Amino acid sequence: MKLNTKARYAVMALADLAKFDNNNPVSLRDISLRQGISLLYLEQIFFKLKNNNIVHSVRGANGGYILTKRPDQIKLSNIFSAVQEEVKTVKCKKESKKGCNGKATKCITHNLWDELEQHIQHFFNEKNLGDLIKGKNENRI
Amino acid sequence: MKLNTKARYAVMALADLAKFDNNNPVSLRDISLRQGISLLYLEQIFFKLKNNNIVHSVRGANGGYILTKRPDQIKLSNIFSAVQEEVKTVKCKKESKKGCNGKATKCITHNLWDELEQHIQHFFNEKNLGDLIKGKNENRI
DNA sequence: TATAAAGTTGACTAAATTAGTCAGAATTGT
DNA sequence: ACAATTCTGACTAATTTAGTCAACTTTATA
Repeated sequence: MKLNTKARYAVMALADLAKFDNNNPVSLRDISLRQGISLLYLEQIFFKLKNNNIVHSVRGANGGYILTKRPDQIKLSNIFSAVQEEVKTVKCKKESKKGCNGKATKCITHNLWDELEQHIQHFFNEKNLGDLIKGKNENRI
Repeated sequence: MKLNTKARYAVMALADLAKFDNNNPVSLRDISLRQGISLLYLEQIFFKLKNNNIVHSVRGANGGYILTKRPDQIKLSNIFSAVQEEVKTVKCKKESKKGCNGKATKCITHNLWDELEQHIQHFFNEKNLGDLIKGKNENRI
């Protein structure tokens, strides 16, 4: 049960963006320096975030990225789906008619994995970017 | 965010064991056939489950495995730790003194990942094997 | 006592995924 | 002009996953 770096970095970078945004675009270079994430990797991540309308870009010198909405209106689940981070517990859902592993009935643990997925999804739906930057006074990078 | 097959199979196999146990050892061959999990892979998994005292073994013909405790006393978290499935959201915990990524302060999202881990751990601590086999009347494999 | 069923255990491996890097183009402020 | 910045597909090394293989030991039972 592991969160991949793409999703983690996306949240870190957007929290940074939300925190340092003064209505001016924030460059990936700055985010890269502050968060210690490779610039080239950030480019990949923001490409997806842009296409999924989480941020919009300003090209050219002094350019960068700006959040499309207020931080408290951007759920973590929005960010995760943008970078294709899925909560996957079991593969037997797609061939739904046939049940699990091609068998006629559902496997014993089928409901369990469903519950687990929902449990995690719930967490991501309840948290938003705004929650992360509330404690601006706490001296965090 | 993905659950690996080792952990998933371990839970499936133990649920099967709990369900078909009549105080007799259950062979991996039977579990393999019922659950559609490779016998050789099950051997690997049960090797760990045995060493972590989740099951004990009866060798020889008519042998197999038996749960060491009642199903309702075996938490999913016990099973997961036995097969070394960890809930990992972030790596910056080990070098705890230095903070995240070797920086002096904690990263913005540090608390978030902690909460996420706890949220998931909580699920695994609350569920036990007994919960999975309650609906024996539901015709599941 | 021969045999078959079953667990024991370390070593190995193909495939997939992850976590990036590289390269070069396009855009825009100064 | 040129420097800063985004844009985007292609590529890759390392790691992890999801197993398989092989050879062994133990024990029930015919």
